[in-house]
Amino acid sequence: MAKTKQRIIAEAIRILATSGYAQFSIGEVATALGVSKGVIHYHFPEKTSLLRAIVEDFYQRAAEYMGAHMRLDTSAAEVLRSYIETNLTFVAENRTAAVATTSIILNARDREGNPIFQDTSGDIYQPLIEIFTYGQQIDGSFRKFDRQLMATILRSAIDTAAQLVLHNSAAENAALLQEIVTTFDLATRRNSDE
Amino acid sequence: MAKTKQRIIAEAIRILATSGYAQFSIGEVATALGVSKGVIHYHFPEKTSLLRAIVEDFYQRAAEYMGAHMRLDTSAAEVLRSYIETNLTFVAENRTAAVATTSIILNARDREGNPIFQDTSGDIYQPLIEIFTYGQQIDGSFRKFDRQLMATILRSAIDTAAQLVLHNSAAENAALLQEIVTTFDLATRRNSDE
Amino acid sequence: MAKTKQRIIAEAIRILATSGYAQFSIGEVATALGVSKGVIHYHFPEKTSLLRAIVEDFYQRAAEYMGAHMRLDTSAAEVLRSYIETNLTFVAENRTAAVATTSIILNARDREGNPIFQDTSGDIYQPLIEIFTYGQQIDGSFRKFDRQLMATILRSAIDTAAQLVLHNSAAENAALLQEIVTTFDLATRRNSDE
Amino acid sequence: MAKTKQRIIAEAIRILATSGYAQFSIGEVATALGVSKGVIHYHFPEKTSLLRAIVEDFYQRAAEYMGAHMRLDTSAAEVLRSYIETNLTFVAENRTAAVATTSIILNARDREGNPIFQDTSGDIYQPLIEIFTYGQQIDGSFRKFDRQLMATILRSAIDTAAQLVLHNSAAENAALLQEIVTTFDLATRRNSDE
DNA sequence: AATGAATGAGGGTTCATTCAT
DNA sequence: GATGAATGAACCCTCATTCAT
Repeated sequence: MAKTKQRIIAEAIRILATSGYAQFSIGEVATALGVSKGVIHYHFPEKTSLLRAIVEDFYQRAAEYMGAHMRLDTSAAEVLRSYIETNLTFVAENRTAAVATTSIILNARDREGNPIFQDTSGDIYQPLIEIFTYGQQIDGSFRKFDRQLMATILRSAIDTAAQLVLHNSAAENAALLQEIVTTFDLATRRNSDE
Repeated sequence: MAKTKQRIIAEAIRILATSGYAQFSIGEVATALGVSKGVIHYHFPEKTSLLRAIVEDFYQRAAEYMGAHMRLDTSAAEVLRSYIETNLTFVAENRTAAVATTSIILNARDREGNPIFQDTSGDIYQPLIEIFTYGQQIDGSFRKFDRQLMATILRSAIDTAAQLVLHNSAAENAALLQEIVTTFDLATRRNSDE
Repeated sequence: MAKTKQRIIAEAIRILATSGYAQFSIGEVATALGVSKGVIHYHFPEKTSLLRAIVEDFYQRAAEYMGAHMRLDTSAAEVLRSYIETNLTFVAENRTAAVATTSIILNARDREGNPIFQDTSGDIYQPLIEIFTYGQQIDGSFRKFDRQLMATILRSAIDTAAQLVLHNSAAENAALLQEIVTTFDLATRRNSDE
Repeated sequence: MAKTKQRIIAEAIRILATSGYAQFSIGEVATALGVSKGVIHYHFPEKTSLLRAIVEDFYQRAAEYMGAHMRLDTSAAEVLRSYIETNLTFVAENRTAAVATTSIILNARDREGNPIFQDTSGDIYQPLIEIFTYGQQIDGSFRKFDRQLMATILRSAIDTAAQLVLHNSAAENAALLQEIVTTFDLATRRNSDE
């Protein structure tokens, strides 16, 4: 059974979200699980492996969730709205993992000081860019804007909302979600009189 | 002369922006400056003092810059535009300090794991909220929206832009600035036919 | 095997007795044992833990020795004599540990400057006070005197003797022991013509 | 004026008595006096010089006090009593200095780990030994005992009493004094029927 | 799979001491 | 006499990693 591996990941996420990246240590995970440090290294030979597992686990589950819940059979504006809603819902339901993943991505560096998990490929922005392209070029939902830039701004808003979501009630989160949806709807849609 | 103190702050900012918070160490600053570790502790008895000096220095200079350059004698929508422009200009001209400050705020914790520099008062959002209030209640520039929430989203967009700005040419940054201004102009302004 | 732990304690005692509390360092213990500093911290996470182990080890062995060797089935005066003899014999046979323990108790402080190992309960004086009480109230061996005070003076004499014992020959120590026994016999016993 | 020098000594004594030898630092003295560390080093080029000044100051004042207050024109037993009384009175009136001096003597070592201020000459014991010699050989006040040993025990009792005296009321100290006097009177005097 | 022991590098901090002003 | 700046060594402690069992 690879049960231990999952327990390690879960505990590491919890500690990362609680204590922050700089304070995060293998030893703390081991202690919290009541096992020896060696166990962690058995499953994750290097600290980076564990961090990578957390990040990949989060993105994989996010992708699965998006695939399962996002509405695609409609206008670009509606798809965008669904993207934001689904995204924020997932984050709200996976708050600690989201926080942990963010802190890893922002902080993890190799020995030379270069970010390890920063997305240089722009893969995260791909779905958004596709939606924008469709809305601008095919169904005319959207006005003209720099797609890469808008994708970046939107993602940062979503990620920031993830932090807020941590301390909010369910009702507050619903309001938050609506406000963000509206904001980016207004910011992107074609002006009626154009 | 308090020259060394300023050199320490400058070097610490450079290293923080380059290597990230978790890798940042007093020793690295000392080595980079060609002085002994003791010197750093002479000027900043604890690591936290140095971090605090960086953060406060940045915010003070930001406030001065804003005070000197922001236009206030016009409509709320224009003031908002000026706020974003001035803000991003300052960040663009102080990129490393901005990145360093952000990484400190996100990562610095005390021994119990609680964030040290996170703004709990909401002071950073105050100017934006005032602009929003004016635009919503006095001159009618803005539509109805949650001011606190919009302030949070806008600030996150600005801070994210700071990261982008680091790797951009001047021309790209100008475009970036315009796009953000337009986005939040659309997102906030009262619909013409309302 | 917990062999290393015992070797650390033994070496720490030797160094403490030789170099004194203020000069005592974890690093010196590690070097003397030919191991890395980390090993010490593995077995004793904080310096205080090591100091505590030394003190407790000494007191435990002292209590065992006293329990095994002290004569109790006789007059209070004889019991007192036996107490002093047994005590000094144990100290003579554990000279370095005695010196080390004393230096820890006198010098170890917490961050606020308060002594850590100083006995505030007065437990060390309890056996002596019981002997004195018996001799004063039951079998009449002793004259009237302040029991707590006499116990304190006697203990200080014994502890001081421990220091002397370090540099003496066996013969000298035997004489020393006899002199102390006689001194406190005279100081405590009931005057014949009373 | 050498006023500063005296202020440094006084403050150092206070800190030593409060915080203990191991925690004692030049910097703390400077801070407490509101001067720079350099000042201390101007007056006492090495830390050891300051410690030496404290010890010598104490012993000199003690010698002066003893010379001024001790009764010498009587039997050895009476002189001994006077010695103890005068000694303890001085200590009671100079508690912090006594504690500071003791901690210096017990702890200060040179770089090789050898005690710096430990009295190897036995000078401290000289007055007592003279009293004992007189009482044993001239006026017959005292029984036979090892003079050096008795001097050592008596001094340790007096030094221990100094610690007690720190936390006592005046009345308690008077009782303490009487008890010690009586104890050593009984321990040393010739048995009436010998 | 898991443990316990050990390593070794590095980090923050303290502190006596030096020295130019 | 006094200050402030700087040094450099030592110290306690943390931690990722290795390895025999």
